[in-house]
Amino acid sequence: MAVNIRISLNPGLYLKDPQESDLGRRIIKHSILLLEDLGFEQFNFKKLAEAMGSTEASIYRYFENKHLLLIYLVSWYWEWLSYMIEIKTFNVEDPRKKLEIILHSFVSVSEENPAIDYVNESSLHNVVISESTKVYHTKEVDEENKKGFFLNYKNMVAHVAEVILEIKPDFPYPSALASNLFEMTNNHIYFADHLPRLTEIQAKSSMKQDVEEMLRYFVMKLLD
Amino acid sequence: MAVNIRISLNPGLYLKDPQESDLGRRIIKHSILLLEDLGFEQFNFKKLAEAMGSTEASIYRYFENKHLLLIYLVSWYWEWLSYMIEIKTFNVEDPRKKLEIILHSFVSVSEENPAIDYVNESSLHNVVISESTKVYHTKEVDEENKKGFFLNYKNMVAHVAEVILEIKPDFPYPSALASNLFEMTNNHIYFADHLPRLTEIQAKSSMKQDVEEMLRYFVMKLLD
DNA sequence: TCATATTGATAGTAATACTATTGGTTTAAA
DNA sequence: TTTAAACCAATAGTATTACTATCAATATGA
Repeated sequence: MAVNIRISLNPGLYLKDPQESDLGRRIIKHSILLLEDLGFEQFNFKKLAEAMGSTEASIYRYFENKHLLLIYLVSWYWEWLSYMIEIKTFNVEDPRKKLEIILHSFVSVSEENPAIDYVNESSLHNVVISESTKVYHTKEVDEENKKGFFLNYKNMVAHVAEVILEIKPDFPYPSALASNLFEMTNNHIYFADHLPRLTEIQAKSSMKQDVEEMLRYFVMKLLD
Repeated sequence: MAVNIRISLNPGLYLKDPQESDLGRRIIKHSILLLEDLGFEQFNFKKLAEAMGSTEASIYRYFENKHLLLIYLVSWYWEWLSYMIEIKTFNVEDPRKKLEIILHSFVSVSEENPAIDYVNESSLHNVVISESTKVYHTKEVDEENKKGFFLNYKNMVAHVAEVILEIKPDFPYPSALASNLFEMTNNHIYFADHLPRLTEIQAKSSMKQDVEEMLRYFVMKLLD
């Protein structure tokens, strides 16, 4: 069921479009798996080259450094999530129904929607959960924000904020709630696995449904 | 008004207690300022040594590496925040009043309570806002959690969760709400400054009051 | 088939993250 | 007052990381 849609990302993120060549697509594929495995700090281009049977120099022709590669992958997730939300809410009228679809997507989109054969969406979600806040918690954030590196995130939040306003037009914090729901999703999945005293969510098979239920509870209290 | 209370932190975080010597206290002082200035990625012990007029090797006698130093500083903040909350809520009966004090502390404790002369609390809060999630988003998180490196955070959250349950005994997510309120505080101060489309909070002089008001709004909706 | 682009292979540099050793100075104990 | 211990500065050195440069082989495409 792997259909090849194209995800369009800011060209400032790469030196050469990795979606355009076989080597580029292999970089995407293996960097996701290796980041999931090693974490961002232990990950480097030498190990990636080895893992995919290529060379460091070849990878540097696609990405300036591992930080920009991470932004590229996380932006991919943001954009792909936005796209899935768009499709799934396309003919839905009721904004409450739309928001439920959004919350379900935050939690589970990676498990239900194989989209591109060289991207393991489930692994990518794990990378987002563990590493994504590192993309904007740097000293270069303002500079990179000016270049539009975080547009995919901001647009996704803007869209969710609109749905929130459809539900409750006088809600004073639509964007803050939207970004918080997204961050909360990833945080509590992470906490359940690693710092369980920070959440009621437990690391068991129903974990993702439980997170979704919690998000719905928060939203219901805030928007009713 | 700088009184010298002692903050007690996990001895596994350091090789030699930095609070016990003049050099150690200068490491704490200057590492906060340099981290605020450079960010964690650009920060290293060589630059720190230069900034404080000492040597790299001397700093390594206190901390194994910059990651453990960061955990030390963030733990300091967590512990100091807990201590301030404890003092300020000591004789307060009404749990709603207690929670208001907690929210105010999340936002503004660093600006109102100079405690220790070699710690610039306001700079330390900036470091926490920009860098703190990096302390537990690593591949070593489980190992370090076992050693108790995040106890100060978990205990603080547990205390806030108790107050939440005093207000609403049947609230199903007290710990999740507590950790989320803390993370939200830091996130939205950061977003206001760097990614303003992700929040309604604006980077102006009343920013911190505005964040506090937002937290109170969320809490009110969730606990009423 | 000629020109161009792409990749692999190799080598090399500068910075980072440490470790080891020595020697001078302060402290504290005998 | 002497002596040992602890502490810190200074220096040097190593392994790894994060790149950059060059060149040759191969594939592509006009």
